Amino acid sequence: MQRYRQLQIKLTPQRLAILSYLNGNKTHPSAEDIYKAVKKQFPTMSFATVYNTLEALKNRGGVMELKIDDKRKRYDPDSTKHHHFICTKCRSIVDIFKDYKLSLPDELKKGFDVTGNSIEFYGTCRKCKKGSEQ
Amino acid sequence: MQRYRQLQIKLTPQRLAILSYLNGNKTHPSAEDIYKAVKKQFPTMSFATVYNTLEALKNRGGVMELKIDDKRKRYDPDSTKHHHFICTKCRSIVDIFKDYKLSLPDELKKGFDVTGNSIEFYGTCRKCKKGSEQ
DNA sequence: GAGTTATTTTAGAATTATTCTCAGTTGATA
DNA sequence: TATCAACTGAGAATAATTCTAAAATAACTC
Ligand SMILES: [Mn+2]
Ligand SMILES: [Mn+2]
Ligand SMILES: [Zn+2]
Ligand SMILES: [Zn+2]
Repeated sequence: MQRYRQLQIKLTPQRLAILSYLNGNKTHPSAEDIYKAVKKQFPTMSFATVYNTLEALKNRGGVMELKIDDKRKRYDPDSTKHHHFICTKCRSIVDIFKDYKLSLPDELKKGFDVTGNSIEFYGTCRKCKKGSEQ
Repeated sequence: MQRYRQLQIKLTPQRLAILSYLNGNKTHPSAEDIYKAVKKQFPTMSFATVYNTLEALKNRGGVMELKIDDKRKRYDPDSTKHHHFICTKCRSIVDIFKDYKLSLPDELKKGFDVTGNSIEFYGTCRKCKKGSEQ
């Protein structure tokens, strides 16, 4: 809990609740998911607080913003390098920990300064596969 | 021009203008980019027509929807398999044609049905690199 | 512990991208 | 040339996110 102190943000009860919800969370929740979960403990919690906190965390590397879902942003408290599998049916997002060491040949990167990459694998998750079977 | 006929959509002047704007376009435009460009020829063009046409094209593989930009959807008339480089400063998106043959080990994909993948390379484009130099 | 203050919270309004509505129009087919 | 399902377009509706500003408070100082 006290490792949140290193984030250099004012530790309010609302923020601690958000951090606690995010800690170890592998569901890649949306802002609304977070809002709903934390509102149970803090009925006065507002969306602005969720977004403000996510913004503060983002700036400090405490959370990553995923652009994977076309409807809403998703947040990932694990900011170590990894990739994702996305189920196109239920929108669930699953971590893929594997370093692919992708290199971009000079003739393709024409002067770009490449600082990173991320891979998205698409398909159907096990649950949705089962569900669609006859 | 007549190859648009194979798309099986009613060919209206508005749609032809959109198709002509998209044809060979490598800028990965947003709906607004398309709207603004086509409105020059069709002052009565509406956003609904742009979105309707993009939806029809999407369903027929005539255009791909990119979730790369966190502000708005981007559209790619090239639906052949390729990846992208995204400049985090100016948001420009550049095609990367290279087949990386990414395989997902069984122990990682746990029953998923993986149908495809896409890679995003991040960094600074040549123009933005120059611009930020002293 | 009390005082100070910059930061944060919150309800609600504002913004923005996208989707919807529906009345009028039109491309495609026969 | 007549028919009609599909399309257009102005504007309204929706939904995610951001903004506003007044009240509250964490953290720092004494
Ligand atoms: Mn993840
Ligand atoms: Mn492309
Ligand atoms: Zn699924
Ligand atoms: Zn750039």
